[in-house]
Amino acid sequence: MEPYEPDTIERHWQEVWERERTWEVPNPGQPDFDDSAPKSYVLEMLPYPSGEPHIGHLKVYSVGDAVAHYMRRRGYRVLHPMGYDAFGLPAENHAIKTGEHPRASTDGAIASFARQFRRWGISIDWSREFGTHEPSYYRWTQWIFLKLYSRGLAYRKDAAVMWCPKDATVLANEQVIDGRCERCGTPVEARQLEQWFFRITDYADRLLEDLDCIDWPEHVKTMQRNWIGRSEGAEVVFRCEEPAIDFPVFTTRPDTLFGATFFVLAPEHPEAERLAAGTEYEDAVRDYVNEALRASAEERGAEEREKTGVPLGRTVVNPVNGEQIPAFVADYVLMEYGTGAIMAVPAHDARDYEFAKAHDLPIRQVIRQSEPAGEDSARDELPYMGDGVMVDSGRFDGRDNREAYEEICDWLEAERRGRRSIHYRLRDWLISRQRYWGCPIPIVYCEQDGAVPVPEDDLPVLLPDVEDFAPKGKSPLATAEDWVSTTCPTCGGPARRETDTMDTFVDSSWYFLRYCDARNETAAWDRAVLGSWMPVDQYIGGVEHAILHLMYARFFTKALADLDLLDAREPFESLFTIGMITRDGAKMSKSRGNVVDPADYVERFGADTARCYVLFIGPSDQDADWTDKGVEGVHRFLGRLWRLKEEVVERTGAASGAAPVDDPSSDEARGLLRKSHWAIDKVTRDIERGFQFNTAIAAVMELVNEAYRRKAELYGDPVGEAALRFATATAGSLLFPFAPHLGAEVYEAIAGERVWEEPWPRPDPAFLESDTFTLVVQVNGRLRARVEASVDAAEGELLELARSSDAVKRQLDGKEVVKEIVVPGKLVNLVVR
RNA sequence: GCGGACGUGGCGGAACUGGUAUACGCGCCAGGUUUAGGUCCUGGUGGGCCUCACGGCCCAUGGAGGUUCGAAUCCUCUCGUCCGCACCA
Repeated sequence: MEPYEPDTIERHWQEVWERERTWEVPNPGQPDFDDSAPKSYVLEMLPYPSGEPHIGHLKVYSVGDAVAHYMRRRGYRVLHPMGYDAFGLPAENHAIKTGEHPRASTDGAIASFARQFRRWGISIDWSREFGTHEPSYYRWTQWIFLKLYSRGLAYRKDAAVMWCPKDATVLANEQVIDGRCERCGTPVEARQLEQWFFRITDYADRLLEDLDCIDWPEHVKTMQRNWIGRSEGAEVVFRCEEPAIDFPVFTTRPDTLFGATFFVLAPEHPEAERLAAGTEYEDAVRDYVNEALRASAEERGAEEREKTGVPLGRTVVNPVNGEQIPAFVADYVLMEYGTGAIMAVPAHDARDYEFAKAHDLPIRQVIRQSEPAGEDSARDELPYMGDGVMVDSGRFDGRDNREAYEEICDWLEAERRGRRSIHYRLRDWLISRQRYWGCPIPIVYCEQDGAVPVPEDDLPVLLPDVEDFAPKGKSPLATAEDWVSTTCPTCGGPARRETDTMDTFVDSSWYFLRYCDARNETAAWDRAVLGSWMPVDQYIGGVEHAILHLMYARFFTKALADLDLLDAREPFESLFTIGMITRDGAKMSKSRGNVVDPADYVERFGADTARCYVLFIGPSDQDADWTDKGVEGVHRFLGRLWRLKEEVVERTGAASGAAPVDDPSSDEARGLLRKSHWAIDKVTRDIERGFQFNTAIAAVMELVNEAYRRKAELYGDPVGEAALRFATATAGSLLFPFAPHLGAEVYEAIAGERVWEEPWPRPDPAFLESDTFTLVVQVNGRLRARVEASVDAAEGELLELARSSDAVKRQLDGKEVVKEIVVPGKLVNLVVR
């Protein structure tokens, strides 16, 4: 008997798959295209190539590969591609430190990743592989930019932007976490710069609504909804008479307008200083504004911060009652949201309440929880944010606030003092980066014609080589004078190229489209080919991309559909998020020194063990803790299956088939066949029911254990041996999606066939059903006995059987049975008194 | 503060629509093969109590109530852990 040597068998099968290009799948119009088969696009999020793949990659691709294998054997033509998200900061920072060109380090990392993925035996169609840094890819990234530009969905604007002083680049809103740079943790600063944006806010409503029609985890949808942050309300104009300025404010509570007792501007509000000019507060306002602007976003966002602010020395008019209310500037009002000005209703808003208390301002309750019973009825505790009856609200007194809401809006619109309005938290997507290692923006600037798009035929705008990658507040590309200096496509005069590059999230917002037609040299994709694959049926990846990547990719898909370039409405029909693998309960990190390198385990135990273990450790969508003992356990199991196969081949012959047995002659054979069909059924259901690979693998373990226990009795009997062969081959077949090499090896050794060419097995119902079952007998809901009963026994018979058990008799002794519950096929419960 | 997820043996975790709690694996214990050990094979293993034994009884799914013939599962309250978002008007 040969020992289990994963290295040998894994290399053998990898060579077969490589040589025969087993996992390549043709597009429509290509040879061997099978249009009778339904399609399935199985995609894992593309890796960012840096160093070597880590344990998270092993988990994501093990899950994805299991899905891909399963779908293929269910008769689907499966697209399962791979590529690399190759532009970006880490490679550039590495270049700044070492001088090594980002292209060199990136290509090195890609080679490592490609080698590892092959060593893991992941079933990828390698003919579609690409990196987003290749001109043959980013040419089309630029083309998409131009398409968006042509629709006004890409635009340039001078804007206050978030700037990371350490990385010396602008950041997207989404990349600022608690006022700090997402990457390096440096507090961000505000800067005014000309920047490129994508108009994602045009799609806010559709991005929100269409969440209802995709099969994504609820928590991911919730995060996206919160991020879009739609709120309905009204914009109401508060007029200042001296100087004469109209201030629109956004409120979700126009029903509390009568309770507005003051008015507040954000320090960044362009009119703040002008308003205070000429009043006794002029200097105080200027000082306050300067102080607020200097304070970092982090300081301003700090929790439990006192509500500071200063008067502007002016009043504005509350349009509903003509009241003059005092105006303030205070930094608890944010310029980024709404209009940068608010009406303050201290009785019904916690923040306004705090400010009013701190500055001794009037608080007027205009909504009561219930109708006041009398003069001295208990007052509601303020601030009161709930609904109720309006008071002190002129002609609305006594009305329900929800009902009056609409009338107040109608009145505002009729009087032209405001209008219904919807605001979003979502901002347009800032895509300019003052960085080298990214996709150049295909725009040139001409004295005469301004910003001019590079003609499609001139794409790609190649990323030039430069000497110095270090950012200096403007893009390193600015130093490539030969490249920057060009001619205007419109007038032919001198022009200069845009030197910013695109955010790398742009690259990864459409890569799943390119896979469909990756070798197309004349177009980003052929629409018919794209239509034959899109949308992605199963997307798999980490939850850390729940907002950014997934929102951007959805936006691109919708925008490109509107440009009539594709037909999909959503890119990812179904999403599965992978839980993190921890070590000793903590996130793996170099500083903790608890990093598990998948390569070590693949070398020691083989890829099958490593892959099976990450699937067996627990439900794939949950976090799981890595233990070496657990890996050994899985390895032991694979060795057990290997030895079973060796022994069965030795004693019953090699590769002579593993036909199902339908008329077993012995109880031993029947028992093993029952277990085999049970396992087929269980594994199939576990995969179908939300990828429960941990219990699926456990079922194969049970099958192998059963074969071990019964095998001694089965040798010598032809039917018994056939049952044993079937069980062993079935174990290999069921394990194949998780441990493809061993699965293929075992199946071929017994059945003489290639398991991936075999359809996914179906359980034989004759072996799933049984003539008898274990009847559970309860007395007062407590388990008292188990008896074998015939499946077609009538209720009366079951009751009789239940009562005949000694243990039950003892329980019934001297008591009266007041109720009998019979669940056919399951249990009998006798209620006694 | 708001929103979401989750609490089950010594450990990772099972339990489909309320119906045998603890599958499978780790660990531990015992036996067997080989024997120097490991590997490998078989069996046992939630806690407590009674019994020479067969067997039996009681208690256990974070805690407290409730619904039900029957609750890990449903409801109410509560404690704890983790993850989002957070001065969003």
